[in-house]
Parts: sequence; C-alpha cells; structure tokens
Amino acid sequence: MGTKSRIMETTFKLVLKKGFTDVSLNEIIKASNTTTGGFYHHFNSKDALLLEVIEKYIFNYFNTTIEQIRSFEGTPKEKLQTMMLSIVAECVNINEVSPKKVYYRNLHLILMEGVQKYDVIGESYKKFYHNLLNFTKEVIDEGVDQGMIRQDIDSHELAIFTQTSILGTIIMWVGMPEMPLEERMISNIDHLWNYMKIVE
Amino acid sequence: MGTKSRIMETTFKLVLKKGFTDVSLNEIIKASNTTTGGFYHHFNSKDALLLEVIEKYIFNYFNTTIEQIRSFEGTPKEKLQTMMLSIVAECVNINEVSPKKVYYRNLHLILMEGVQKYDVIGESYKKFYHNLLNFTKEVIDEGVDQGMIRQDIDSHELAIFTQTSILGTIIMWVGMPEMPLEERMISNIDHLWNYMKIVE
DNA sequence: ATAAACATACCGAACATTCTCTTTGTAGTG
DNA sequence: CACTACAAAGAGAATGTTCGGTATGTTTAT
Repeated sequence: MGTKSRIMETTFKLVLKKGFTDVSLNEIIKASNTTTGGFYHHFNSKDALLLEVIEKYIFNYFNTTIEQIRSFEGTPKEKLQTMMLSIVAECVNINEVSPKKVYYRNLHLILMEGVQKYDVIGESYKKFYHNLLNFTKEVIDEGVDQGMIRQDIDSHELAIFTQTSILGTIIMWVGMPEMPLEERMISNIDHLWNYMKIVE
Repeated sequence: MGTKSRIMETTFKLVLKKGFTDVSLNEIIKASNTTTGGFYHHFNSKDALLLEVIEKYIFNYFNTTIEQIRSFEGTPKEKLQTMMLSIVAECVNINEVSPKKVYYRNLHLILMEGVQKYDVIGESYKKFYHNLLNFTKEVIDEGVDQGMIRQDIDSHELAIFTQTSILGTIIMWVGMPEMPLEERMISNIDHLWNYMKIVE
C-alpha cells in the first residue's frame, strides 16, 4: 500500500477513535510509519488531509450505498429497510477498518464535529441528505404507482417525514447507546409503513 | 455579577460561536475581563469549566423546560408541539445570551462535540433523553385516557416513535439549514398525530 | 479595642509542552 | 541529470497550567 493511502486509512481509524481535534499530526505520522516530510509531500495541510479522509471514507461510502440499493429488488418497504440498515450497520466495515459496530456512533459524532468546523463538510453532508431524500421519494413514488402507498399525502411530504424518523432513530441511539439500533430502526419503519400504506 | 458567573456566561457565548476546541483559555480570560490567576481560582482546569457551562446552560435549561411544560394546559398534541418548539426555538434565549435563533444549530453541534469528548456530558445527554421520553409517554398516556389516542399500540412504543421523529427533524435541519425548522416540526407532529389518533 | 492570624479573591509573569508547518538533505529511478 | 518520494531536524507560535505575590476582608486572642 502506498504512503498516501496508508496515511489516510490510519487517519480515519484514529479520527474514529478520538475525533478531529484530539488527533495530532505527530500521532498520525507516527502511526502511519512515515515522517513529516513524507506527510507534507502528499498533503498540503492537516485540514486538507481530514477533508479528503471524510470525503473518501464517509460520503463516498454513503452515496455509493444509495446507488447500490437503487438497483436492489424488493418491495418499497424492504428497500427502505435495506437502505437504512446498510448505512447504519454496515458502514462500519468500510475497508475493514473496524470490525465493531460500536464505532458508528463515533462516526456520527465525528461527522457533526466536521460539519461544525468545515463548511465543505457541511456541504457534503447536505448533498448526501438530498441524495437520500431523493431516493426515499423515488421509493415512495414507486409504492404509490404499485398502489401500495396512499395518495392523499404528497410523496415529497411523506419522504421528508420518513427521513426525519429514520435519522431520528440514529440520533436517539447516539444519546442512548443501550438502545438496540437495528431492532428500533425496523420497528420504526414498520410504524412509518403502517401510516403510509393503503388500508384495505 | 461575580467573576465566576461572568467567566461562565462569556464562555458559553464563545463556545456557541466557535465550539469547544476552537476557543482558547486566553480568549476566555480576556473576554471575561479577568486574569489567568483569577480563572484558576474558580476552576481547576479548562475542561472543568466546560463541563460546568454545559451542565448549567444546556441541560439545566432543557430539563426545566420539560418541567414547565408538564404543568402546561392543553391537548396532548398541543403539549407535544409546545415542548418541541420550546426546546428548539426558545432555548437560544437562555439568559438572553443570544437573540438569534441561528445559534441553535451550533448548540446542537457543540453538544455532540461534548458527548464525544466527555463521558459526563454523554451521561447528561442520556438523562435528558430519558426525561424527554418519559414526558412524551405521559402525554400519550393522557391522550389514551381521554380516548383520543389509539390503544392497539403500546404507549411506550408510540413515545419512542414520536421522539425519534421529533429529534430527526432537528438533525435533518442541522444538515439542511435552509429547511424551515418550526414549520417542519409542526407538520411532522401533524403526521404523528394522524397516526396515533383514533379515527372516527 | 487592637493586633495578630488566617482566608478569600485575584494578578500576571514564567513554564513546559504541544502544535502545525518549513527547510534542508538524501536515496532511488528513469 | 532531474525527478519523485521520503527522512531528519527544528523553527515558531500557541496552548494549558503553575506559582509567587498582593489587596481585602474576617476571625480570634489578648
């Protein structure tokens, strides 16, 4: 593996454990088995590194996951579930960086730190949300076409409500980590589905 | 105003603008019109100060708001709305520190930074969530007693679903600040209500 | 009543440490 | 020779903290 990607992977691991500000450049350099010169050969600054890392290891992953689920076969409800469980549960296995699910909590917290510190990350975050929202809306529209989802509420409105519930599940779990995330996610999607489905 | 509370208020203002890590002790000391010695007379460390500030200005406020709404008169739906709008919109006026609503976004991000950095803050965060969850459940139980809310779903289950939707609205808005928060919150509570109310 | 003893609140220069980033040097390769 | 990819050393600024000192107020003893 080249020095650059070694630095990036190491950085992601460290950041996942300690956050942006609590991981120093010296630490990164040592853990990456390189030197200051080596580092500055590949990156202009610490910030530049962090931005690249976030972009590659978080947003790239999130957005390609959305793309993958787009071609996934199943009912609208199954699609929603798969989408969310993918983002929530599997993202921790990015490049096998960490085998433990626990880290997704940190990943979320770090993302928030990034949003607060760097406008660029805020922008990527926003793009991802729009991307996810579009996906949700597509799925709901599909359900409407198939006659499974009620038409009396605007699908865009339903998509927003769905997405807020789903993101809320994550945030709630960040605050109460003892809550079983997958279980909760599934049961909340059940409620959402019961609300939007057509009752016979 | 005493030196200690002056330091605390100034710190809260600064932290709200720049986050924990980006506000230095020198900055705090200068802005508080005191000196290094004066500071260390009242606080053992910078971290100790931050913890006290978060506890006083955020969690104290959140929890007393819940208490206030407990004695508020109105329908269950109105109570839910008032609760959330209070936390979301008015909390920015804590001790008239800041007149701008915009800051609530920062407040949330800072809270996340705190949760990530300090276990103590994570604990307070958790307590607040439980407190809020209990409140939500009380309100729903009240609605059930009044025959307004369906009984076929466990009220605890409904409370969790409600809270996740509501917190999701906040998180979604953090990612997409152009979204009108109050409006969104009200319309999401409408959906929730339509789901849990008894249809005639 | 007065002096001594102590406590509290605060000052500010000095401290050691850590941080990011620059500069200079060098081994390998085409 | 020139270029890439790194190594080594350290400059320079900023950080949180310590510590000796002062001014003011409050007990306590005589």
